[in-house]
Amino acid sequence: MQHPTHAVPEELIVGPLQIVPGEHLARADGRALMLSVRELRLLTELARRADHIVSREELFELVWGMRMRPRDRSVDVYVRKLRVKLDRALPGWRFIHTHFGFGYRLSAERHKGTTTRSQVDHTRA
Amino acid sequence: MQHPTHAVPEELIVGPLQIVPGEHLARADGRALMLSVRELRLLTELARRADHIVSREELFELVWGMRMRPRDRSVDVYVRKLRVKLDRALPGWRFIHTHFGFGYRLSAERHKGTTTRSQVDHTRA
DNA sequence: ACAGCCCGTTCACAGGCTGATCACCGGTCG
DNA sequence: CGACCGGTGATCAGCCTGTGAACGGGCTGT
Repeated sequence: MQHPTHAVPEELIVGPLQIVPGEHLARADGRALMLSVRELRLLTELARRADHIVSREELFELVWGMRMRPRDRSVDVYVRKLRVKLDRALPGWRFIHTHFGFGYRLSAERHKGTTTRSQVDHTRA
Repeated sequence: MQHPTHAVPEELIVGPLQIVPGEHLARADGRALMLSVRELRLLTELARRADHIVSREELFELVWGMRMRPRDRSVDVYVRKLRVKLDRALPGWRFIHTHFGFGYRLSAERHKGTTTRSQVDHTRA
C-alpha cells in the first residue's frame, strides 16, 4: 500500500540524524544507514518521542505490536544493535540514553572519548 | 479521577530547573538530568514546596512513604546526591538550602565561583 | 533443490547502578 | 566548651542492563 504521491512525509530530525519512516530510511549526516526493519522501527518510535523517556513496555508495544512478556530482553538487544550502528556512523555522539528503572530516551548529545579509535575532542562547552 | 486524553501534566519550574514527575524526568536548562528514582522523587517533593522549609520527617514520609526512624540519615544522604548532580549540571546555582534544626528548602539562587569541582563554600545561607 | 546470508529471538554471564547504612568529621548553638 | 546536628566518603547486597554468542527460519542467488 503506497501513500498518495504528494502526502506530506513524516521526517524526524534528531541532531545529525534524519529519519523518514515513510521511506524506511534513516540518514546520519546525510549518509544512509543500513538498518534492519526492527532497528529502524525502534529508532523511529524513539525519535517520535525524542527527549522523553520511553519505557521498555511502551517501546515493545510500539515496535513489536504486542504486550511485552515479563522478562523479555528484546528491547535491550535492539537498543544495543542501534547503538553500535549509530556509534559507527557518528562517533562522538550519543543518542540512546538509559534511564535506570524507567526506560530509554533518544537525544543527540556529544561526548568525549570515542569507542573505536581515539578521537581527539577538545570540545569544552 | 483521570482526564480523557491529554490531561495537563504536572510541571514544576524552579529557576533553570524543570521537573516533570509524570515522565520521571527533570531538566536543567532543557538538558535531561540523570537522576535515580529516589533522587527524582526527593527533588520533586522539594519542588512542590519550593521556597518553603520542609522538615526531614516530612520529606522522608513524602519520599519513602513511611515514618522516619529516629536516626535515619537517608534524607541527608540523598540531599547531598542531589546537590552534587545539580551543581554539576548548573554550576553557579544553589538549590537546596539547609535550615539548621528545621529542614531543607528548595530555591534557585545564583552564587559565584564553583566550577566543575565542588568547591568548599563558606557562604552562609 | 541447495547453500549461504541476514535477521529476529533467546540465553547466560559480566558489569554497572541504586538504595541503605556506617563511621567520622566539621559546623552550629546554647 | 560540650552536645547536637548536618556533611561527606565508603561499603555492600541485590537488582537492572550490557553484551557476545548460539539457534532456527526465511529469502536469495545459483
